[in-house]
Parts: sequence; structure tokens; C-alpha cells
Amino acid sequence: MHAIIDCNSFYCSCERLFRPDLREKPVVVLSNNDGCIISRTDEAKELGVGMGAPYYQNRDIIRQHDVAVFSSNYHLYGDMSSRVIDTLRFLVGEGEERLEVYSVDEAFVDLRHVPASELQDFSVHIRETVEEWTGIRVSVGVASTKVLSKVANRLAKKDKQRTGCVLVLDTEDKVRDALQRTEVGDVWGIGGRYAHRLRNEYGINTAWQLRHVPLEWARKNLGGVVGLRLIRELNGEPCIPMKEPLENKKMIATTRMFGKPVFDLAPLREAVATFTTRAAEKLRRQYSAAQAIDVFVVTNGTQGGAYAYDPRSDHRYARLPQPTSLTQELLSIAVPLVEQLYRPGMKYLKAGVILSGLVPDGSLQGNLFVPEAENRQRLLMDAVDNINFSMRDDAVKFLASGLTRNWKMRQELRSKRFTTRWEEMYEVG
DNA sequence: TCTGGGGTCCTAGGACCC
DNA sequence: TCTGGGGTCCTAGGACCC
Repeated sequence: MHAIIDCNSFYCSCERLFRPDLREKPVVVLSNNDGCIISRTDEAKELGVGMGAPYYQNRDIIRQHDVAVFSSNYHLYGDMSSRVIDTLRFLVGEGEERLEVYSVDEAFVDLRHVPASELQDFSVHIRETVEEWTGIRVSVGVASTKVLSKVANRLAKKDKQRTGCVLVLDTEDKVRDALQRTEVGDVWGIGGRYAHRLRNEYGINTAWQLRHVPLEWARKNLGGVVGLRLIRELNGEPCIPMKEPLENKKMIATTRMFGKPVFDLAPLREAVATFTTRAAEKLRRQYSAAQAIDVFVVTNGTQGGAYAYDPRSDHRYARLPQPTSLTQELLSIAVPLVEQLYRPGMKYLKAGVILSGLVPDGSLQGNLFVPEAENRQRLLMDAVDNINFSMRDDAVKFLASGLTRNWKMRQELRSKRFTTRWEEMYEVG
């Protein structure tokens, strides 16, 4: 059996930890740039605040009902996430790979070592311990496959009163009931496009109906072997294995919406240089080097009047002469790319840098076959990373990144980094 | 009068996830 | 005036090779 453990309204729960006065109140957390609502408590949901909905469209409800609003505080969420994961790791035992961290607020657990008769109790134990040790409330879904455990988890969370946030699908009857109560678009792996087609072209509305489509049909219409696996998993046949931990990323991106639109080349270039620098740091953190770089910009289309939101994107791609993790080398490629992309008169909303073709960094421990100067460059990078890490972000930076940064994103409602910065620690008194 | 087959590597694009 | 950011996997199709 597999379990998926998923934190309830994770970002909002993190904020509530330091604001006990908000325990029963509606809370929402906004995306970067204070753009969209990316986490909401049940109370906010009941008021009709949509998930992923633009903040400005919900301002009236939020004001009327005194909803607490926070900008996202990734220092806090990242730290709370590690605490939850550490707790889970303790609970399921060390050794074999029983834990797969799936996202910042979710983990799969392999429960094959737990006797069937103890699954319910063990799941409740997990839920209670995580809450006791971290203050974060989680939901637990258990079933024979990952896809079914996601179904279980969703229902556990949906009906907290009845399930106590734990649902174990250990009989065929329970599985059928769960699938019949799950809409096809709520199945893990069925996104908006597939859901629309399934409903409108094939009359498939529930997970239960989806379970019974022919495998060959799934292969043809649901993305090849991906669709095949999905249907098999719905039928209780495990096809999606637990993933190895500590895999390196295969692509690294740094992209941002601008706090206000950018029209000139200079700030656009600064932004791309800053994103390249940040991406290069992430690259070095996992000891990789990149072989290719893609720079993209998003403009607002000129059609449709001044207020239309009509984003268009354009990008330039370049391969590097050899894999590198050096900021200077990446900048020397990225900056010309954005200069090629720039068109005077356009309104730029966003830009980004994507590093790909990642390989282990060959320049790491002094490479005999490269010129001495290159090894020293790597040492310089390490020194810069250390200074920026231990002092503050961007204590040392490349001039190309600019000094003014008036394109920086808005984050007006961010809480303190209570658990990761001494000067922002929570005070009792 | 006639024109193979099989393989690899790469990239773009489409779907999905949280 | 205002709509996030960072990932994964798979497939099709072209280039190239023997």
C-alpha cells in the first residue's frame, strides 16, 4: 500500500503558526508579485475565494470579510516543510526508500511493511505526530497505488469531520465509492485539457468511468504510456514506482514577473542578468554545469486595447561551447540573447532564464586539463556563493545585474522569516 | 529499370504536477 | 492598475549515421 501525506492549506497553515489569532479566521497567501491566490484556508474557500484566482478580483470579498492576506514567504515555508519531512522520515523508519518527497507540502510513503490491520491506526498516528511536532495539520490517503492514494487523500481532506483527515481505501467497495465520488478532472494526471475532452467528447465524468476505458484507447488519447499507467493505477495495479531521493534537477529556471512593466533595454538586461546569476547559484548548489541556456521575455500584446491582458512570449536559445557553472560565462551568453530579443516600444511584463542540458560539473576539484585560470574562476564563484549565503543575498554581485532594480517584484504583505533569520525571530513578551 | 532499413540523438511542443 | 514560479515526462519529427 501507498500513502500520500499532504499538508492542509500549507502556506496558510505556516502563517497561522505565528498568528494564533487567525486560527479560525479566513487566510490567503499570494503568489509572487502579489498576483494570485495560491493558498487558502477552508474559511476563505467557503467565502468563495477561488484557488489560483487573481488577487485584485477577490479584493472586495477579502475586505468585506476581513480575510488575512499574506505575500508568500518562502523562507518560512521551506523551513516548515523540512520539519514536516523530517518528522515523516522518523515515523516511517530509516533504511529503504520508503519516503518520496513529492513537493514542498506532500510526500509519498511506501507502507508495504505495515500489516493491513494496522494501516488505519498508523495513518492516524502519522497525522497526529506531525501536528504535535510541527503544528502543521496533514491529511493522509492510503490505497494500493499512488493514483488511488491521491484520490483517498483528496476525499479525506474534503470531508474532514467524517474522516478526521485520514482515509484508507482497503476494500473494493471503498475504492468504488471513492472513485464514484471523484470527478474526472480531480484525478491526479488529468488536467484541464484532458478533463474537458473526456467530458465533452466521450461523456466520461467520474473517476469510476475513467477506470473502465480500454487501455489502448487510453494510450491513444491520454498521452501514450502516461495514460496507460494512469488507467492501470486506477484499477489498482501499481505502475508508478517510488522515485529515488536526491536526484539532481534536469533543468533550472529563474523567471519573474516585473513589479511594474519595463519598456527599456537597460532594466530588461539587468533583470536577465540577475536571473542568470540566481540560476547559476542553483546550478552550483547541485554541482552541475549547463550546456544550454534559453532566455525568454513576455510582452503584453498590442492588440485589444490598453487594459487587455494578452501576454505573448518570445525566446532565444543558445548552446554553450562547453558545459559551465560560472556566472560570468553564462552572463556572456545570456546578455546578448536578451539584446537580440528586445524590441523598442514593447511593454515587457516578465522575463526568465532556463538552464538545461545539465551535467556534473567537471571544473569541481581542480581540473588538470583546463587552464589554471579556469580553476581559479570556480574558486571565485565558491567565494561569492559563501559570502552571499552567510551575509545577505547579493552582498557581492555582478555589475550587469544593476543597482537600482526598480523592476523588482512587489511583496507588500510578507510576514517575518521567523525561523530562518535571527533578526526576525518571533518574540514572546 | 531501378531507389533499404534500422538506429541514435536532438529539439520543440504538449501535456501534466504543486 | 492589477493574472506566479518551477519543475517533470513523453512524443513526433528531423538530421545524421552505417
